Amino acid sequence: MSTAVSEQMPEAMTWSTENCTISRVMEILGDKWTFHVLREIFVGVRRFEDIRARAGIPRQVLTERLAALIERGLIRRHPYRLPGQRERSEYRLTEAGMDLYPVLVAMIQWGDEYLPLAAGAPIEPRHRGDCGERVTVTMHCEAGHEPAPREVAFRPGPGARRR
Amino acid sequence: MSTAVSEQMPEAMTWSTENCTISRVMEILGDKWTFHVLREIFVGVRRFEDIRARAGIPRQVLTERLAALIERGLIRRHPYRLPGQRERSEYRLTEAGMDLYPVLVAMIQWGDEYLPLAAGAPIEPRHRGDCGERVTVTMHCEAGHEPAPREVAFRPGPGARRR
DNA sequence: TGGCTGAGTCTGTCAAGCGGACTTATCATG
DNA sequence: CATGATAAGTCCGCTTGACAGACTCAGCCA
Repeated sequence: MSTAVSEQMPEAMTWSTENCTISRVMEILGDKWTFHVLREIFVGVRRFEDIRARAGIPRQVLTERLAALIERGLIRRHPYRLPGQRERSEYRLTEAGMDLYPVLVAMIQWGDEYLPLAAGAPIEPRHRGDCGERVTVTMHCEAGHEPAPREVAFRPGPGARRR
Repeated sequence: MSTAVSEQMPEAMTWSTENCTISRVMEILGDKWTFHVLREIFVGVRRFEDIRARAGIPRQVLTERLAALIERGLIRRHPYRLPGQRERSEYRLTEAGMDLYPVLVAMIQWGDEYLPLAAGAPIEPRHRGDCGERVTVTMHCEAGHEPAPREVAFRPGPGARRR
């Protein structure tokens, strides 16, 4: 294929895309509702009916998404019983789920910059406890630099496959 | 509503969710294909047919997604003409699109940890140029700490609305 | 006993995704 | 000039998934 390009032939074209990490992550997170569900759980809303009502998700869809997130190991059921009530379920983040924090923070950071509200940020990631300061994510390389976006590039790693 | 909870009533329940930054970001990025499209453009694959074939997107969907991304200002058309060929279009990241780098890097980082491939990472963010080192994202607060996920919490910001 | 509530399940409708065929514009070749 | 190739779409019909609204079920409570 003579896919010549203005500057140079994109190296990426020679690598397979099937096993790309982003694809595999998006298989879990890449739909309209999953992030909404996670957001609710992240902010501490853990019960089916509360999540459904706040996020406006159809019941059936919520049932299905929670099941998928449990199966993928991002959340787990946590049965509990209040005095004088029957047992119910909460959904809580597992370690894997918790580790999505940087992703959510990065998204919020981007959203606050490019889709700002006049009133200011509706939600802020903060360091718990005494510190209480605002949390952001930054990119940095192993040499200690903090490259701007333009200075970063995706390269094939050891698991890349030729096409 | 007596939404008592094991530990305490989640404060988040008292805040509206409508204008949440994550929702607004997900309106742009939150579907099965958009991230795949962005990934291709990020790695340097910029032409309709190349994107379509590599990501396996139905043509119609790709047309629609590219238009949406352009309208949202994440990418722009870049007409060009190779000698002896007619004019074609490439799709390139705008500044806003570029600034999604931390989001993508965070996702890759998570995926490589929780959905690892035996062969290793298929794609690696790296500092361009001489440095060439691997790039990661980290969370840190304004006081300079690097809180673990468990030490971060989402709090309502100035733009939060009561329900 | 009947009612309330949380957490679903069932059902029919409608929009979206999908694969495959068709279209259009431009260049290259014979 | 006619023919063919190619990039970037459109068009079409089928199927899948989202959706709203009604129904179910279990346990507590009056």
